Amino acid sequence: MSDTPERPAPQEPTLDEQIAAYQREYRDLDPQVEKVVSALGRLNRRMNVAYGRQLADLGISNAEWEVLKTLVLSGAPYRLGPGELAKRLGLTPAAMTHRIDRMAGEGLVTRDRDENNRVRVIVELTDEGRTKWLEAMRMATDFEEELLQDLAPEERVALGDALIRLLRRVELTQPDAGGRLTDLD
Amino acid sequence: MSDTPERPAPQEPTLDEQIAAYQREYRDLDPQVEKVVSALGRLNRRMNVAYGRQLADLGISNAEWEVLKTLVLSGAPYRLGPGELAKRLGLTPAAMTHRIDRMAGEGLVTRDRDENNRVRVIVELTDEGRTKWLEAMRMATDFEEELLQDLAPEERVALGDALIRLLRRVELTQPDAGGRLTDLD
DNA sequence: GGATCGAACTTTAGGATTGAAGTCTTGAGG
DNA sequence: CCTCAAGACTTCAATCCTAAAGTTCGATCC
Repeated sequence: MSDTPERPAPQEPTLDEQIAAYQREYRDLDPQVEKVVSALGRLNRRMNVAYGRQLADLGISNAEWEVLKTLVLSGAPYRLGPGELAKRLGLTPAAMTHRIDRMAGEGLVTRDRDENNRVRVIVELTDEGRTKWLEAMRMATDFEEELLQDLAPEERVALGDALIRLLRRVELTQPDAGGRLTDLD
Repeated sequence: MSDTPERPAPQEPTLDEQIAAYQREYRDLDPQVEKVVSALGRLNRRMNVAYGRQLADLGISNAEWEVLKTLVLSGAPYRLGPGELAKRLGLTPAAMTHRIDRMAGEGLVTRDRDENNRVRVIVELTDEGRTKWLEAMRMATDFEEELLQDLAPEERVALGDALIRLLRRVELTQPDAGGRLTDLD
């Protein structure tokens, strides 16, 4: 015995299958709500995987891209301290130290002491870092445009509005409190 | 001198501010698209933080909750092998081994060799594990209901449909290929 | 002006995850 | 039977992150 027909690939069940399974185990579940929440979770996971792959092709990690984005968003001259970066990225300063080490080693940023206040450190984007950001940005926007291609302009607006209302609600309910990233999915 | 007014808290900029900053640095950016994508990312991050906090109050981690969910969704008798669990959770078998160790130590699951095929291992939900899952499930559904309270029923459906179309698109574009979770945000 | 408190990083120890190597059983041949 | 290959976990080394000490510099208070 022991055939174990070897299912083609267990994989994740369909969203509808998953919701049906939940309803079997937990009677008072609102399928509409669950659908939205599960779709959000899955979509995000898939998107992160997709970004990760494409960024890897450019030679940078998702984590590095976050840092590049944050520096660029801070505006010229693209400088921030490790502590500020950590706060904006939702990381501990310790983690920031290490990331900056690596990125400085790769030439994406420079790390120097602030001459006016030698306790502070200034992380600055290099030209190479800015170039990498630009490449990644092009890649990302292409991907995002492709992702939304099935939605008409007014659907996009409606979707954005709905998401922002959810965001506002969660910010209201969960007073942030620092905003450490805990886990995934 | 040296007032450093101590900004109330640097924090993340507003979504609109962030998009404006992007447009300054990258001319051909579609604000509508960016709004949707950024809102998705932020919403997910906030939600994970929120889940993490509430699960911590129950004494389990986000990671443990994922395992409990997967076992329950598999249906009675709530048994799966480590490899199968790893596949469904998008983890490596090595990581699964460790998680199961911990959860077995906490009494949430049992881990036994399969008597019919002694290479295999069977992870089974304990009553305590099932109870924890139920508590977490109640907590999660309450939170989710609260999250969506501002959306009328038909808006919820529309949102769910839009998300599913995006999900379908990303699954089509990104053939999964195993589905390892790469990074966060 | 020196001691002290506080701010901004860095270092250290520990947990989690990945990829690769290792172990143990099952099943197919010879 | 014995050997050998494949499958299912587990163990090992390396990476990244968090939390909790350090370190170092600056500012305030006698």
